[in-house]
Amino acid sequence: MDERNWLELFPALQGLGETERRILDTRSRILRLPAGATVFAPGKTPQHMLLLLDGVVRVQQVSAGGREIVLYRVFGGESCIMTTACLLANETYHAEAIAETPLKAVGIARAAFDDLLDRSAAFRRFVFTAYATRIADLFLTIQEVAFGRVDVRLAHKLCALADAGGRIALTHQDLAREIGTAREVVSRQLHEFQRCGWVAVKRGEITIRDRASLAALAAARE
Amino acid sequence: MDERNWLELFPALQGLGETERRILDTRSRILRLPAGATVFAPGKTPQHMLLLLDGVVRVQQVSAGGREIVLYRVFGGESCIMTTACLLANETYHAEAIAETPLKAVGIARAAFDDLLDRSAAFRRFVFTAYATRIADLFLTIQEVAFGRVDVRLAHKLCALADAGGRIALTHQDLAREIGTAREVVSRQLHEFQRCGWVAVKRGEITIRDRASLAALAAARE
DNA sequence: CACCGGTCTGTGACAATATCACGCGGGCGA
DNA sequence: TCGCCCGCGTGATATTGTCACAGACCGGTG
Repeated sequence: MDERNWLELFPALQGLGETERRILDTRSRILRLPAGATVFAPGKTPQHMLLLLDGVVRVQQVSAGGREIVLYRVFGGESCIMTTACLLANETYHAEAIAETPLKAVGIARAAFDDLLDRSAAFRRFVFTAYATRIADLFLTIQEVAFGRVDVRLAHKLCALADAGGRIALTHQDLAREIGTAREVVSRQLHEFQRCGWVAVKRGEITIRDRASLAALAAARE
Repeated sequence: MDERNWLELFPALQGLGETERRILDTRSRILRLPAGATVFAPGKTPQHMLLLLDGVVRVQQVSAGGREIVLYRVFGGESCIMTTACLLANETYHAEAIAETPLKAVGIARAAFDDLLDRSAAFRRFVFTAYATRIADLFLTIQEVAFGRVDVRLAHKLCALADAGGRIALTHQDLAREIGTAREVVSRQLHEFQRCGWVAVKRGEITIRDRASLAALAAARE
């Protein structure tokens, strides 16, 4: 794809007029980050609104004791609400974001961001709907962390992360991070699933053997 | 206060022009709800944007097992982002809201809400900053639920809820709801605090005797 | 006052999770 | 081949959640 036509990646922004497109053209720049880079961290203040062109960003929280929990991911074609929220409220970040793959993103200067919000209904709608859906995500996360059982949540994650062959190339530590628990808890639970014949585990990889049973357990959350 | 001048309660909306004020005048209505009423519940779809004039709304989630957790409160002069988020994304509510006091609120018809968003930068700013601060709240809540210890969280809540005399007129069940745990856990923990001489408990009321120690525990993990 | 019903609290037993402290073994680079 | 790091297994223990009650308190009502 031609980099200068990145706007095509955002169907919701197709309605922008010439003026707004020029603002985007002249007051933004393409950013690149390698996999593993920190996109933002707690305590920092955002300088740009970020539109992700390509790659995956993981937004997570880290506890004092080193435990982590994944809050959501940002994919190509999306914006990061954490950034816009902090821009708007003039606050510092409360979470950290990691590039899971090499990233290509557009950084829109803060003033231009404000400008676009004022000018374009399409741009507003884009930002607002991103907010709304993320908020729904966060509510679900709270629901699960506060009330959910780890076996149910793990089963759910396994089903969600497995490829067509039912394989998941993650360490127990990675899975623990996904659901916000400790590595040992995941190890023991996987062992239990294996005892039931639902999965096969080996170093750095899990294979689902009985997807139906796992899905049934995962559905026990309502 | 004269009810027709309710706009004065919202300093952030003082910048509205004549046209916008007329929209608010003609396409909104004053709503009242008694204490204890349900403002919204999971599965419902919002019909109006709500601006709270007077009273307190508690927004919380309830688990299948009946456990509850308070997410945040909405006070007079604020709007409920849960409602605007669902309005914008055309979704149903994911949480429930309870009137903790008798409420007086302004309901703005959905179309008028969209209209105002398009017309007024002040109105947009008002809605956006409400979002941003709530999102920060939600992140903090996740942090605490996922990683925090109940003794720390309870100590924190007690300090936050106590009046000038150090008294808190809540039941153990109420406190459990505040921090998203079970009633028995709160009872035992309060007993422990009492053993340390930090609080005195009696039916329906807790009195802080050693605020410094409680605050120190509350600050133990920030 | 005595009684009764509901609400609030206390408690023990147990299950589920989290934490801590290891040890084991595989793979990989020196 | 030898270490060494990383992923994983495991027991012991602390913390938290769940369940099933019992008793204590409170406001009515006869």
